Amino acid sequence: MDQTGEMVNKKRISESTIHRLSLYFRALSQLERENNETVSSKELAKREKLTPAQVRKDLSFFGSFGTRGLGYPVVELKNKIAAILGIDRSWKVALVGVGNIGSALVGYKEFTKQGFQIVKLFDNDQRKIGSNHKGIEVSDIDNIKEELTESDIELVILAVPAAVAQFVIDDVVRAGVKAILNFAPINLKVPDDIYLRNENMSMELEYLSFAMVNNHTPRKVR
Amino acid sequence: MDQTGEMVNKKRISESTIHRLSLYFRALSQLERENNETVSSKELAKREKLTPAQVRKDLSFFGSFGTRGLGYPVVELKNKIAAILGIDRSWKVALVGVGNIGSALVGYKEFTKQGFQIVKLFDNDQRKIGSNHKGIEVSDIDNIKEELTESDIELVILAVPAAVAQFVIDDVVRAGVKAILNFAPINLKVPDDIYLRNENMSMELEYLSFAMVNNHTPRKVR
DNA sequence: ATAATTTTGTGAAGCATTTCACATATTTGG
DNA sequence: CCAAATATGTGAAATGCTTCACAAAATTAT
Repeated sequence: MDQTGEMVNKKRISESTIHRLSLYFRALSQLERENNETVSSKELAKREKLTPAQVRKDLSFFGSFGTRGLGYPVVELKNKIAAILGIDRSWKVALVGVGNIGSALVGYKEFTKQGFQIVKLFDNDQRKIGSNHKGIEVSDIDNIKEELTESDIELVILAVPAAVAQFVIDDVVRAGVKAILNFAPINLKVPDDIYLRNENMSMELEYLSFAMVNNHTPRKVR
Repeated sequence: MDQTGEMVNKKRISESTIHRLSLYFRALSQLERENNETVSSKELAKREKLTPAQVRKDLSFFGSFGTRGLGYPVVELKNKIAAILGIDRSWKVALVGVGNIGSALVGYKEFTKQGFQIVKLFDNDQRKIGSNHKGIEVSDIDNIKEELTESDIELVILAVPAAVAQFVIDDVVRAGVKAILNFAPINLKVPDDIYLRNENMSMELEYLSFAMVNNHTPRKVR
């Protein structure tokens, strides 16, 4: 921020940096459980298979959080990163598609831990509608636009078959939701102001397959 | 290859390129279903939100598959990419941890479609051991080293709690498995010759959260 | 048959990201 | 209190990745 309070010179933060913040957050949570007061960029890097320079550079985009000669204060840095990532609050999430993948995600503890609370479920299967998953009743997907519009849900996870994903996402967008995580293996079209991310679980398996078949040397983990 | 028959000058193919090959494969499968004989880099790019130059450059690392003025032959290119990715064959996969995420993965059709066949399940829960999931009996995780060693399984998916993931992966590595896909949110230590990839589903949610809180402009999907 | 059009394949240029290296600040040890 | 050690923060260099731009090749239209 400059004197006017405006965020000036907001350097374009790379996607990789953001993903690494998630890793730092995870490592810091562990360091906190181990009762460490401080941590050096060296140790933090080691815990996530990165380089110390990378850690320092990443953090430097957001401020200077460390003390020379000492390192970073674990809890404080963890909280700072949480604030940067926006996980210092809770997010209400709707999950669409209570099938194979969907039902797994309803009970996925990591989401809850990071503040993502699944509070609404949708499906189109009459046998599922009205049923209860982990304490949440499944709503009819036909009402999704209305129900999402009326709710304070800001984030939607899509776990429906690829064949219907575009129709569903259109409704979700019409309901005013701005952030969507898609598990269907298809490239969905959304307006420019929607944040859409894809989770493609086969991709990493394919990477492993490629690596094995080609004796691919760089094995840096993601 | 040079005169000695050694693969020389094997350009380091980037991780991003490999991931995009997965996207091309997906798009080409769709184009095949739509009965397209050929496809241009422009169209292929459009279908996966990339640039035509990117598509051509990626493919050029592996050969020249197209015809100037015409484009790429859909089926042929699809097969070539499958061969590059090593998914022109089937892979026998073991899944460890038949819990929340694990059970979802057993029935995940995308894996099967790409040739990844889950043929063995392991868990440490007595109630699960011996039970049947999608036609596969759950084995006792205590025997994992022996059972994997005796099998022809080359790929393991880890879907166990973070707290035990390191112990389990140690056994998997001792059994001679060289490629592992880990779903536990923890950085696992493995020898240098093991291919380990991590699937961290919270990461993309955190990216969405970051984007929303910071009005992050670049919304290129992954 | 020829011209106009399309589209690939690829060096080179342009950008972006990572790593280096070091001045600076702080702590620790004697 | 001073010297040695530690560790950050950051420009600059190095590396890596993407886009540009165009010659070459093939197709399509006339």
